Amino acid sequence: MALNKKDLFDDIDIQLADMAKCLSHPARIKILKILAEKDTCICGEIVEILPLAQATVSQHLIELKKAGLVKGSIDGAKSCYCIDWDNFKKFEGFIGTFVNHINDNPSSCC
Amino acid sequence: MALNKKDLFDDIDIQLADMAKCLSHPARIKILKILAEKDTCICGEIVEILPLAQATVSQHLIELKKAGLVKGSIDGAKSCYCIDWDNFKKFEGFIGTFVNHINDNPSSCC
DNA sequence: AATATTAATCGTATATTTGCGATATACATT
DNA sequence: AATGTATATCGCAAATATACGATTAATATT
Repeated sequence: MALNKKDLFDDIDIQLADMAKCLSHPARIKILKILAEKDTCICGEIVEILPLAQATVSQHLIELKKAGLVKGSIDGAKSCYCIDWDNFKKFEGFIGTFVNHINDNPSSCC
Repeated sequence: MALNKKDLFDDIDIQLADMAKCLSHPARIKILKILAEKDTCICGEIVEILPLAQATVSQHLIELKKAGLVKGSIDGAKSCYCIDWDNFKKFEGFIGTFVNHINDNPSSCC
């Protein structure tokens, strides 16, 4: 894109866009659902469920981690992931604020 | 990416991911906010506010339209856009269902 | 110690997204 | 009719995302 213009926008819009981007792949949606359902959340189990190679799942997990929606800890040779509830609440707040903002003035001219 | 694997996921996850993708750029977040705030919503006004070229803004508007979050009508030589409230409500519902699903079992093993 | 298992990382190929100038189209104004 | 205005579309370049095989690193098992 020649130059990245995203930085020119408001911080609050950039943050929401980043969160949305994190949810913009069905694999990552699915991973979050799996983590919410399971009590143990070993990386290998997720790999078995998803129709993707191990390397690819690992990448998605790392993206979720970078975005803060997920946190992980090492358990021997295995990796354990789970939802970062503090940040998930933050995400909820962000989405909520945005939706309220939009709904604030429900006019339609077309 | 060799092959597109997104189709292999559940419909419901694909739909949510698509909606999230639509919000994954600050320009599109900003456009939605502008449309919610203004009563008239001529394309040219949006172009003036955003730090992007006319062609680029047009593309973002069309993406929002394809996703259903925005609808447009032609007003002479100008184009008028506004939020598609029916679909925005649907979007709210989708996000809400997802968030509830995740929150349903707030366990943490790590 | 040698081997197996687990998961991150590297390198690479391809697909998609972002961005814009130039052009085309369609209406408005003179 | 000729010119101006507004916006969509085309064509292209650059950036980013997606995907995976191969390798690496680190722990676990034999």
